[in-house]
This record gives sequence, C-alpha cells and structure tokens, in this order.
Amino acid sequence: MNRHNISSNSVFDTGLKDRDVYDLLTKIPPGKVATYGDIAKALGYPTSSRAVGKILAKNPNPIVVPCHRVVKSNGHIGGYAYGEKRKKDLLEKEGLQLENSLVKNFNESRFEFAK
DNA sequence: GCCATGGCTAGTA
DNA sequence: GCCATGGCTAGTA
Repeated sequence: MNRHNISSNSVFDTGLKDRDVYDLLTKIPPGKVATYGDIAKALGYPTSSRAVGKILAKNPNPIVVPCHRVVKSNGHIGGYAYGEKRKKDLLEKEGLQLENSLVKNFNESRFEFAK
C-alpha cells in the first residue's frame, strides 16, 4: 500500500477486485454452485482461481455473500471460514445432494454466469 | 513465501 | 492425495 493506492481495491489496481467477486457471488441462487475458476473467468481473470479463494477467505459478510456456494472444479466442496461441516450443512439445506464432501450431479448443479 | 486451486495418478473396493 | 503453478501480500530495505 502506498499513497497512490488508498486500498488494495483501489481503482488504480490492475488485479481482481474483492468487490467484484462479492457482487458476482450474490447472483448464485440457492441450490446452485460455481467454482473458484468460474468466478475468476467471469471477471476476466481466467487463471486467478486461487486468488478468488483468498478473497473469499476474508469472508466479508456471510449473510449476504454466499461464499459457501463456491466449490472446487472437481466437485469437492472446498474450504470454508467456519469449517467444512458448516458449508455442507448450508449446501444441503439449500437442496444440494452431497456424498461425503462431493457434490452429486455436479454438472446439473452449476450456475452459469451470463456472458 | 504462502494458499478456501486444479487436475492427474496411484491404489483401494 | 500429491505437486506444479499463479497471483497476492507481508515485511524488508
């Protein structure tokens, strides 16, 4: 951080913006999931899946931003700030079928972002 | 240097 | 389950 950047999300930043990630997440309806890579791609950073994970780890507001609807590309549910158990419970409550930590019918459960 | 990834492989059931 | 990779960021100079 320096005098040219008021924050890491400054308009002078060239990278992925936290705000854009959070905004996009609010579009995923209950019962659907997206992958870290999907989010990155939809925002124009096709190789930034790990950066998305780090942004979600900062977990701004779990009430309005459904971080729990973001999973790994192989269907594993991935991590969660409040523990994987909690993530599973939330996803199941929303109607997703899980087998251990894997999303059943993964393809059918994926949300497609508008292009 | 880290890591809430991803994808490929070995090894079990 | 392992490891290669990308991209962020803490922390030094």
